[in-house]
Amino acid sequence: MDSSTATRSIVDALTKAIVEHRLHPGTKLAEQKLADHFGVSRTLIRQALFQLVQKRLIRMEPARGAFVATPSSDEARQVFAVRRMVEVEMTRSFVRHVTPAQIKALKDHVAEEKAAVSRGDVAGRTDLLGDFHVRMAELMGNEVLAQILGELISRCALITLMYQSTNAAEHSAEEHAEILKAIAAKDEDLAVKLMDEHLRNVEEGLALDRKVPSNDIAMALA
Amino acid sequence: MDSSTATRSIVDALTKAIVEHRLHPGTKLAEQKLADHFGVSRTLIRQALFQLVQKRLIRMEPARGAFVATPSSDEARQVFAVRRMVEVEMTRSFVRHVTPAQIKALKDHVAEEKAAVSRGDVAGRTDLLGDFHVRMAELMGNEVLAQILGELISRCALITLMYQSTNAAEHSAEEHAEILKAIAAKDEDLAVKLMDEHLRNVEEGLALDRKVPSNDIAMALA
DNA sequence: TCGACAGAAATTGTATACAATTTTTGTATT
DNA sequence: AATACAAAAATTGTATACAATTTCTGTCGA
Repeated sequence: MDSSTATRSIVDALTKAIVEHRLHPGTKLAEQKLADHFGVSRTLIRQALFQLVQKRLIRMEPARGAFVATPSSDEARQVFAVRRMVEVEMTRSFVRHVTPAQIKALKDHVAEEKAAVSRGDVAGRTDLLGDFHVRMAELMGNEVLAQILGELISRCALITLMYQSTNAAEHSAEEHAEILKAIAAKDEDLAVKLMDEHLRNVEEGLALDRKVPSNDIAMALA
Repeated sequence: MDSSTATRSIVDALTKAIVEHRLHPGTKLAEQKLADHFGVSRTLIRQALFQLVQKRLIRMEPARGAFVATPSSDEARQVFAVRRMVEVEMTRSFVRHVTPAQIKALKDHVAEEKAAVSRGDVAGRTDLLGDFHVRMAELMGNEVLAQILGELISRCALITLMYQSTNAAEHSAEEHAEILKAIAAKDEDLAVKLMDEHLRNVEEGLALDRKVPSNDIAMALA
């Protein structure tokens, strides 16, 4: 009886599917179907769904079931506002205590990003672009920060899918490179400013004014 | 069939009990006992426990059960580091957009804090002191921020219980008053500085170097 | 007296059962 | 043809059942 590892792996699999856009916002997650798919009983599925509700990746409606979350534009703005709060100060702290090894780790990461971009690997690119921010937290040795940031970025994956307009994400890898350069130069204020601008750019690349974001037709009528 | 409201209320009740120190760090949470207490089946208890794991208020050990969390001093430091990151920038943003109504709301809150302090209401005081920070987030209209901050502060309640040394929390109400004064004066830099110092004071009032924090004897042997 | 060990009791992990609600389907009525 | 309605099917919410593991207890042996 492998303890709660089973539930955990279901949460991870569903999280991955949602973040990687294989499950679209508004999609119904029928418990029995998930149970069949994972080869377990609804009990475990239910435990997993409740955890995903807390991560704000799905919502559950009384007696109607679970659906992939459809974050409102208000929520999107709030998520980005929090990301700026956290990441601006994270960047400041990072610059102050940065080591050569950390710079190298981020440099390698940015190289991977650029490779994914130039080879046209959209899924891998999105993944890596988000990971850059989490990696910073991890390199600082702050797991609490890394976990919170990871959750915010998961939510951003959903938000991006719903409100994507321009492909402004194209520039992200370059912006990461510039942030890193400022960090390496230990230019605290510049690094902070670039991180703030970077996050604003990502947010502005979204159409947060739009009414119903394409996929949501079924939802809108329900 | 009241949907997941049942599970939600169990999560809330247990959260409250842990945050209010009625359940101590390391305490075992036997599922059947909780089920009997709440008058439900273990199924619902289990769903609630998994949610509390995600909130880091309990931990579950494979086949051994659930225990009230015993955050390490490292984790404690990380939680406070994140709080400083978030709240410093929250304060900055708050000052920039603050309205008279918001100032009044916080003023009322600080008055309640001082009342609780002077009447020696320890439980109410602790509660209100934490709420001051969440209230700021709520007044900003950022639910995402309020929720994340609320979770961080819940964890701080556990941390405080485990590592409390000096009763430095005595000064918190005064510090809140000073922060509020700076906010009302729209002195952004001062407000930010005071908030940062306030959080550092709270952290320094803890004995994060201590080995095993009193209550944890049972845990230490297990 | 202390520790090792076997069996019993209790506890966890998962599946299944069943009542309550929602969704679907088919039919009748206008 | 379109709508309203009723029965049927599917789905959710909760409890119970049962196997696997851990914890407790009492006995035996040194």
